[in-house]
Amino acid sequence: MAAEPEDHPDIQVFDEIRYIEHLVRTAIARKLPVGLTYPQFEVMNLLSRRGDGITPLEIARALQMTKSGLTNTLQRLHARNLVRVEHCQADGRRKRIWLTPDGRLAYGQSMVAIRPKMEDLRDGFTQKEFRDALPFLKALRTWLGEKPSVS
Amino acid sequence: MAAEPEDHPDIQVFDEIRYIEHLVRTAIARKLPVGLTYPQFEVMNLLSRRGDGITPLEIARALQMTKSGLTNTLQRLHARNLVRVEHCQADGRRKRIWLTPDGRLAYGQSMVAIRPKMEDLRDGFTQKEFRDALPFLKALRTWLGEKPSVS
DNA sequence: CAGCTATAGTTCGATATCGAACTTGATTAT
DNA sequence: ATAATCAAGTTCGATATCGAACTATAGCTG
Repeated sequence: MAAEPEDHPDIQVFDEIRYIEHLVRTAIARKLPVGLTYPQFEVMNLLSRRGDGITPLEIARALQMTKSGLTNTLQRLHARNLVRVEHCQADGRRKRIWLTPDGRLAYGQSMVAIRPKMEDLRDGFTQKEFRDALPFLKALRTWLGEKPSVS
Repeated sequence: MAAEPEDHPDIQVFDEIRYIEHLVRTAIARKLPVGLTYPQFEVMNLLSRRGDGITPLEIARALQMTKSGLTNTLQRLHARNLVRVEHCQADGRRKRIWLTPDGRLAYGQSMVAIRPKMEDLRDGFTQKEFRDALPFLKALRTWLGEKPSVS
């Protein structure tokens, strides 16, 4: 809900965080090329930024998705030929995921669509403001994340 | 994804926010009484905190849900007799939503289940830390929210 | 080596979420 | 007054998300 002054500061912080998360998600989702959803973009973003060839479990952990949720998303990306799936020969249980050329193209188009908004944001706020906000957010995330898991 | 040092501060901030939102959501969801889901709890939480008798549209706006998403949740809450729905006589298009006694009971049980974690949190961080984090978060949310909407 | 345990991924059913189209009731403009 | 427009809510189809149960492979232990 919208944070309101009568709330305790901690409640207000969580309300603002929930709101911001939602705004970012919808802002990005609405700019994506047709056919791409936000979670699909996130997976491709991870593959592009953190390197190809990682396993589904690594992706799920990095994106706070469940294994079953990621299976779903990867199947859709694969159906559109945006990722390639390889069986790991060293460990028969694992798979490794790569972006295909089509995948890189779609990712590039997504980034082009998102760029203007990101540039506006960097005009509206300084990098120092973001840097100054980080320690508390990291501490909060770490505290909340003691006993994490991926199903 | 997990924020990593090589990222720009703004990216890291959004990653941390996404992570925190997810941790809070799952932490609460796992403590709720059986049969209650996180969005159902959020609706009851709003009714309890901001007052009974508000309309579905007001709830949707406050919780960043779409109208159709809220219709779904309200139908489930109503099916379990946790909310009461009244047709607004002043405006035939609107409805007004109340918690039922069962709803208040379920909400109370949820809060009892969540309380220990909240108290731990208030031991781990000071209210000043939350207060100090608020101005930036509010500014960011406001900036992102220019041109908001509810479908 | 045989069996137990742990890990990686999938399947399934239930709920959530979104957007578009639709219905119905209010409001506005001429 | 009546037609056009707007506002509140629902329906529908598609995708997402979660947890539990399941399969298959790997690794460990006696």
